[in-house]
Amino acid sequence: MAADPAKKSTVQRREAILAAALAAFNEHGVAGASIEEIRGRSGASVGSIYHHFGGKDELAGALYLEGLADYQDGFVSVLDASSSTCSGVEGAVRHHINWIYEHRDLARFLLLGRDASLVVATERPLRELNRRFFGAVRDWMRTGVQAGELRDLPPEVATALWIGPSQELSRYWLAGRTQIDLPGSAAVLATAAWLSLKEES
Amino acid sequence: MAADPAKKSTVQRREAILAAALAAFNEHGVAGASIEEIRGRSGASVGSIYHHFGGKDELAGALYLEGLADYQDGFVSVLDASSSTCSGVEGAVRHHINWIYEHRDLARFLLLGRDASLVVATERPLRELNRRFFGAVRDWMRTGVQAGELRDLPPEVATALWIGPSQELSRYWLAGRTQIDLPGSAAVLATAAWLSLKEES
Amino acid sequence: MAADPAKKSTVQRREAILAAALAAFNEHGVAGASIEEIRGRSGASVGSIYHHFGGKDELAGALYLEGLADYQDGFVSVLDASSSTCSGVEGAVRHHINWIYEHRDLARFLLLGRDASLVVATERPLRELNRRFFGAVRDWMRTGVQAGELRDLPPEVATALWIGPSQELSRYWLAGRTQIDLPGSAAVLATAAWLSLKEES
Amino acid sequence: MAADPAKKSTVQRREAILAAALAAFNEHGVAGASIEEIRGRSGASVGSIYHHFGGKDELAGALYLEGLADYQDGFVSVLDASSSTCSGVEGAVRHHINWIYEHRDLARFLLLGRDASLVVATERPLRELNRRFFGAVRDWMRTGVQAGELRDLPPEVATALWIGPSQELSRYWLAGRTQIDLPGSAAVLATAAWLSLKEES
DNA sequence: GATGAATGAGCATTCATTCAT
DNA sequence: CATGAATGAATGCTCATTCAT
Repeated sequence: MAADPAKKSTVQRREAILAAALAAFNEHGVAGASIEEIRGRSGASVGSIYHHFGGKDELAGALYLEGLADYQDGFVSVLDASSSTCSGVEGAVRHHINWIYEHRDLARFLLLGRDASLVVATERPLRELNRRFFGAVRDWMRTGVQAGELRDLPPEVATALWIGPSQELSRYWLAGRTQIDLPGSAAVLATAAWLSLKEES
Repeated sequence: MAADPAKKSTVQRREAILAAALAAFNEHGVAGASIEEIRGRSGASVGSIYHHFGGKDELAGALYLEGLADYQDGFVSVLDASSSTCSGVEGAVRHHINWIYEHRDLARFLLLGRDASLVVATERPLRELNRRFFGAVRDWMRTGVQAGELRDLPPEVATALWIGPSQELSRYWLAGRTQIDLPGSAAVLATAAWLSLKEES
Repeated sequence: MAADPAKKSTVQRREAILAAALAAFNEHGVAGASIEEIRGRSGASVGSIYHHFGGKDELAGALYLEGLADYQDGFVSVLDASSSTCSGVEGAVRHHINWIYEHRDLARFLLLGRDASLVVATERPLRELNRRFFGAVRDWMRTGVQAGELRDLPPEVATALWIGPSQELSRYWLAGRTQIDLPGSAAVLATAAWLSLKEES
Repeated sequence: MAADPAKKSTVQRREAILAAALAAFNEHGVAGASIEEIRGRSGASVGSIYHHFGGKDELAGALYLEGLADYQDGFVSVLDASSSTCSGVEGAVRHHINWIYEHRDLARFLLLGRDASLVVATERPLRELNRRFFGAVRDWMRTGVQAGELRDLPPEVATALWIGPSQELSRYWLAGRTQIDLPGSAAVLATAAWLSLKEES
C-alpha cells in the first residue's frame, strides 16, 4: 500500500512545527507569539506541538540550539580545513556572512530575538555547545599565537575583533536595511579581521 | 507647610518607575515583565504608572529613547571635540566602551532586549533620533574621507568596522562573562578601529 | 449621595463568590467545578474572583476553613455553657445535628467533598484550627474523666463514640436520603452518646 | 511454546491497571488523576487501559464496586454465621475494623474519595448492590427486634449507632493519624455498639 | 495626581479519548 | 489485544487597562 501523500510523517510534522514557530517568533518574539498561531501556520494540532516539544519555551530552545549548532559546526569546519592562519581567519568571516545570508530567518532568531525565556529553557545544553565551540576556536587560535602569526589577546577580545564587524553589519542587514550588500562586504570584513588579528611583523 | 518627606515628588516618582521598569525588563523582557511587578518594585500604584507613561510599551519606549539619546549625544560630542580624525575614531570607541560600562543596566536593555513591541511604540521618534545621529556621524566621516584619512566605505560597513568589535565585546560582558576586563580593552579596540578605518598611506 | 443599590460592596462581592463556589463545588466537586461556572453564578468577573481569593483551591480552602471554624466554635461554646458532663455530651450531639441541619450546603461541602487539593491549600491554618479545637475538647473531657464521670478512653475513640453515629446519619441525610428525620433523631443519638461515654457506676 | 515471562497475562494487566489507578486516585482524587499517570504506574499503554475499562470513570467505578462488594459480602457473612444477636452486632463491628485495616488503600478510596463522577458512572449497579446489602441487614435486624433483643429504631439510625463510631475512627486512621490503634479499638467499639442497639431489659 | 478594585479578552497547557498500525 | 501519536475542547490563570473615589 502506498503512503498517503496527504499524511505527514512524524519527521515532517516536527519540521513543519519548527518552521512555523520560527516565522512566528521572528514576527512577534517568543513571548509575543501564540501557540495558536504556530498551530495555524504548521497545520499541526495543539496537542501535537506539545507532544513533540513539551512547551513554547522548549520549542524556542530547540530552534535556537539547532541553529547555533549548525552555525558553529560550519565555523569549526572552516578552521579545520584552512591551509594557513590567514585563510582560516578570513574563511571564518566569509562563513559567518554566508551562513547568515543563507539562513536569514534562523539568523534573525539567533541574533535579534534573545528572549529571557530562552536562557532558562536551554541553559544546560547551550552551555555545553558553547563550551565545545569556544574551546575549539581557542585551541586553533593558540596555535596561531604560538606560531607568531596571531596577536596574543584575551580570547573574548580576539573574537570580538574577528567577528564583531560582521556580526554588527549582519544585524543591520537582518533588521531590514535592505540597501546593504552583505555578501559583497565579505571581502572587506575578512581582510579587516586579518589586519586586526595578525601579529605585526 | 513643610513637604511630607514620605511623599515623593512627581519627578522622583517618574524616575522610580523608570528604574523599576528597567530592572523588570532586563529580568524578563518587556513582554515578560508585568505592570504588577513594576508597581511592586517602584512603590507606585498601577494607576500612577499609567498616568505617567500611558502603558507598558510607552514605558519601554521612554527608557529606550532616553538611553539611546544619551549614548548618541555623547558619541557626537566626542567627534565634535576631537582634534584629529584619528582621535575622533579612537575617542568614539572609548566613549562606547565607557558609556556601556557606566550604564550597564540601560545598556543591557538597549543591546540585549530588542523586543518586538518596542519597534511599534517608538517607531517615529526612534527613526528621527537615528536619522540625526547617523547623519551627523556620516558627515563627520565624509570629511575624513575627503581629507584622504579615512577609507571610502559604505557607511554601514564603516560603522561595523568602527564599533562592531566594541559592541560584540560589550555584549559578552553584559551577558555576564564577568572575567572580561571591558575598560581595559578599550585601548586595543580603539587602535584596531583606527587601523581598520584609516586610509592606507 | 446614596449608595448605588445595584453596586455591590466589596464584602457582598466576596460573599456572592463564596456562595456561588459552594454551590458549584457541591454539584461537581472542587476539581470538577469550573471558574467559569462560579463566575456565572456569582455575577463577578474572573479577575475579581482571583483578586479576592487567588485561585480555585484557595477559594475552596476559604469555604472549608470558614465553615469548620463556625462549627467548632459552636461546639466549644456548648461545652463551656454546659452545667453538667451529661448535658455537655448530649448538647454537643444536638449542636452537631443542628448545625448540619441548618448549614446543609456548607455541611455537604465539609463532610462529603474532601478533595485532595484542599489538603494542600489549607494545610497550615487547618492544622492550627484542629489543634485548638481538639485541645479544647480533650481538656473538657479530661475534667469529666477525673471527676469519674467519663470513661478513660483514647481521645480519638471517645470522639468517635461521641460524634460518630451523628456524623454517619448526617452523611446519609446529606447524600439525599430524604426520608431521614435528622432533627428528630437528635434525642436518640444524644442519649446513646452519653451511654457510650459515661463511666459505669 | 513457553510463555514469555516479560509478557503479562490479561488478568495481570487488568490488575496492574487497577492497582495503579487506586494509588493515583487516592493521591489526587479521581478527577485529579490523569490517565497518563495510571499508564506510567501500571506499565500499560493508554490504549490498553481503554480496552480493558472503557474510560477513567468506569475504571474508578470498577474499583469502587469491587471494593464495596467485598466489604458487604464479608459483613453479611458475619451476620449469617453469628450464633446470637449480640455476637452478630459485635462481629460486624470487628469485621468493619478488620476489613479497613487489611484493605487500607481500597478503604481510603471508598471512604474518603467519594467523587462526583463516580455517582454517575456506577449509579445503577451501585444501587443494586446497596439494595441487596441493606435489605439483608435490615432483615437480620428485624429478626432481632421481633425477638425483643434489639431496639426498634429507624434503619438508618440503627446503622449509624452500629457502625458510625467505627467508621469515624477509621476515617481518622485512614487520614493519617498513625498513632491510632485501630485493631486494638475493635473491642471497645463492638461493646459500645451492642450497648447502643440492644433493647434494655 | 494617586489609588487599587474590577474587568474580560487572551493564552498556555492539560487530558480524555480515538484510531491507524 | 497492544501501542502511542494525534486531536481539540476545556480550563485555570494572567495581565494590561479602565475608572470611580
